[in-house]
Parts: sequence; C-alpha cells; structure tokens
Amino acid sequence: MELVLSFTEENYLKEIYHLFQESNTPVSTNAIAEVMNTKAASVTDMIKKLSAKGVVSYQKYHGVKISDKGQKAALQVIRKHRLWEAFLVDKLKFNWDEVHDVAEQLEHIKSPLLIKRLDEFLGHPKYDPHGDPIPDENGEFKAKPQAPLSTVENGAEGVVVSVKDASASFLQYVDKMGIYIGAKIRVIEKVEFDGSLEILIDNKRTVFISKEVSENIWITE
Amino acid sequence: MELVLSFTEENYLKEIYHLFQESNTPVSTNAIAEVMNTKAASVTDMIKKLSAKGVVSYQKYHGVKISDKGQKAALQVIRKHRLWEAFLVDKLKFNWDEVHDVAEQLEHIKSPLLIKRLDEFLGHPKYDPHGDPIPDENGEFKAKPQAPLSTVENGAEGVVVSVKDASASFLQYVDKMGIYIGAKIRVIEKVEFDGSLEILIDNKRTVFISKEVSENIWITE
DNA sequence: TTTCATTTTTAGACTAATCTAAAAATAGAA
DNA sequence: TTCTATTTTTAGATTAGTCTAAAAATGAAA
Ligand SMILES: [Mn+2]
Ligand SMILES: [Mn+2]
Ligand SMILES: [Mn+2]
Ligand SMILES: [Mn+2]
Repeated sequence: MELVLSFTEENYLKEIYHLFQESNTPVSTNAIAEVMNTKAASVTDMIKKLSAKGVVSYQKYHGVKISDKGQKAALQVIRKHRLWEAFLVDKLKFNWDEVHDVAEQLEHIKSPLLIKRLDEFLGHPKYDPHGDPIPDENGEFKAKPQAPLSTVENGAEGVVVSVKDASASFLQYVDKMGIYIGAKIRVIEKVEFDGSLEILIDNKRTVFISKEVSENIWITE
Repeated sequence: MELVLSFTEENYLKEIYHLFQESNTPVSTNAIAEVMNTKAASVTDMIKKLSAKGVVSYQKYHGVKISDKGQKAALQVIRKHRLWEAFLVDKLKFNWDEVHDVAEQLEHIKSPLLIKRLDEFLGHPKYDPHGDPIPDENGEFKAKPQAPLSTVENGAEGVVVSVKDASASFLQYVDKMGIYIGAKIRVIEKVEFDGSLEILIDNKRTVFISKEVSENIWITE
C-alpha cells in the first residue's frame, strides 16, 4: 500500500497543491492545464489517475481537492525542491535566478537518505533562496508574516521577505533594481491609475516598479 | 543538430559503451538485453533509435558498435555518475555501498552548470569511491594500471585500486573482509581447484575469498 | 426557465518504452 | 553443404502521457 508517484504525477500534484492553497476551493481543470502547460483533456486523464491513488478527490465537472495524503506527498516534493535550491545557491554558488529549472529536475530524485543528509549538510535551512519556507520531514513549515508590496499603504516600510516568481527574467530584473531578500523598502508613492510604485531601497536608491512586479515582492507587515 | 537523449537512451548507451570497451567487438542484442534487464525485442527497437541519432552503428543481425559521438555522450553520463558518487561519499557521508542507485538517478540531471560547479566544489576529483576514473569535460581520463586479484601470481603484492562490482551486497562483503581502496594485499595461496585465494590484508589479517570476488578486486601491478 | 457561451469530458490517435509470440537469419555441427 | 539450435527481428499489444476534435454538462444572462 505504499504510495508511488511518477515524475509527471508529482508535478501535477505539486501544482494542484499550490492552486488549492491559493483559493481553498476546488481547483478547475483549466487552471491546472494553464500552470502545467497542457490541455484540459490531458488534465482530466491525469486527475483520474491521481484520484485513483487517493491523493486528490474529484467530482466530475466540479474540480479537484487535494487530500491529506496528497498534501503530505506534495509537501515532500516541495521540500526537496527548496532544499536543492538552497544547496545550489549556498554550496555551488548559483545565482537565485539559475536554480529553479535544475531544482525542477532534482526534486524527483527518490532517496530518503539523500534528503536527510542534504538537509543536515545544509544545516537544516528554514528558507530557500527566494524566501519560501522549507517544509520539514513531517511537512511542517512556518512562513514569515508578509504581504505583497502591491497591497501596502503609501509611506509603508518593510523588509523583503520573499519573491513569488522564480523565473530567471523576473529575478534578473529584481537584481537590476537592487532588490534582494532582506532589502529595506519604503513606498514613496503609489500611482492610483496603474498601481505602479515608487519605492526607496535601503534608504539609498529610488526606483519605479509596475503593479505586476510589486505583486511578486513580499515584505514584512 | 543538437544531440538530445532520453533518460532511457542514456542508460542504453552507457551500457553499450561498457560492453564495447570490454570486447572491442560489436555488442550483441542479447548482451545488451542482459545488462539492461529487458528483452531482446526491446533492445532491437532501441538500437534503431540510437542508430538514427548517430550514437551507434548497427548492422542487422550483427550487433552494434558505439560511434565517436556516442562515446562522447556515454562518457559524459559516466562523468556525472561518478562525480555524484564522489559527492555523496565525500560531502554527504554515504558509504560506498549506498551511492550507486542514487547516482543512477542523478546522472540524468541535465545542467552543464551544475556539473561544472559540482566538479569544482569537489576539487576536480580524479576517481570515484570505487576507484573508477572520472572523465573530464572532454571525456578524457586515466585509469591507474591495475589487474584483477584473480590473475596475479602466488606471493604477489599490491594495493587495491578499484572494485568492479558496485552492488551493495558485494561492497558490504568487501567491507566485512577488511578490504578497501588503498588496502595492501598479498596473495598467500591460490587454490588451483576453484581459483579461490588466501590473502593477507595490510600485513595483519588473513582471509579467504572466492574466485568470483577476486575477479572484482583490482590491485596495482 | 430557457438559451447559449464556456468549461469539461470523451473519443480516438500518437509517441516512447516495454512485452510475448512468431518468423527470419545466422553460424556451427554433422 | 545441409541441418538445426540459437539469436535476432518483426508483428501486434500494452501503458503512460500527450494531443485534437467532438460531445456533454454547467451556469449565468436574458
Ligand atoms: Mn523553484
Ligand atoms: Mn524557490
Ligand atoms: Mn556506480
Ligand atoms: Mn562507482
């Protein structure tokens, strides 16, 4: 009765976990197709397989919910992804924009001993290079209280805690702006019209960022 | 025109490389089936694919030879396998009998930067935990001159350079006998009847090993 | 409460990797 | 040189994951 998921099943489950976390309501077939870069028909097939394995519950035409069993499995994949990202940055001197694609591969390596030892080798890190929390062996984690820059008030101040887009293009842009995990940000002005922001970084540099960018940079409350 | 091999194609090619090295004659379908734990019919199918990609040359009914292109590709997989084994032992404190299965997975991770950095992180190791040489980025490597214990004369002496079986059961047995890479071995007596050996390890301990075991332990000449 | 745009599922095909069973080719013994 | 045991290939299925096109269900507007 041991749960074994394929490479592909793990990827679907991980995305379903994230989507379910965001809304706490059943996840639609189309939403999954979107993030997985596949077609709705493929998603329907996969959902049936995941449902048969008990990691999601599925009501035809009404989307999927992740089960406790599925949640546990998803969190172990996420744990591996983030531990590997930490390894790549801390030990192999990768930049934070170079790690995601490699971690997408490494997260599927099956070896409990490897993850245990990697975690020890890294000193049990609590956060990955993007500020995301690393679940422990039981799937437990604690995210720092945080809010997207896009929702804070004029004049508000905080420290960058995490970034929510791991794409190389986004992270390289963030680098160029002088923004990093731990940077001190003050919102100078929020433009009503388009939601763009003028911000002061580390009391030194003023930059303008779009609403879209500000939604992906989260600071302490 | 860039060569892309699937996970499975890489595994076939690696084994074809090893088999071709051993004999320097065309490798038979059955020989491949044996080491790949598949059936001859599956091998024939795969050989056609590898041939279409130019990594092997194939004469129907007369076996396959690996091409230069194939050799290069195989050596890069072998390089990754051995680098990961070195990482697991040197950094994550794995025993030498615990690394092979994990390395079988890790060797397929696609990221030139990862391998470059891993190699640097490990200090450009020349040999893996089993004494096998690690090819460099150009596929070049130098194995130490060595011969299997089974072929040396009575009274011969040497230092263990490598072991040729990476299975956990073999390596654990080798451990128990007190044999390791670097151990000094003297052949006390070779039994004509079954080829078994009585050997002295590090001038301290005398043990008996079968012919089969002695074929997998290689010492300096 | 009916209509219809949108979403979801089904049907049928395709590719990669595998299998079994049968046919074909090879090579060594007679 | 012929026979035949063995090896190899082909034929036809199967499974996982994907697709397109068509059918079915949903739900919100009229
Ligand atoms: Mn990531
Ligand atoms: Mn991350
Ligand atoms: Mn190995
Ligand atoms: Mn090895």
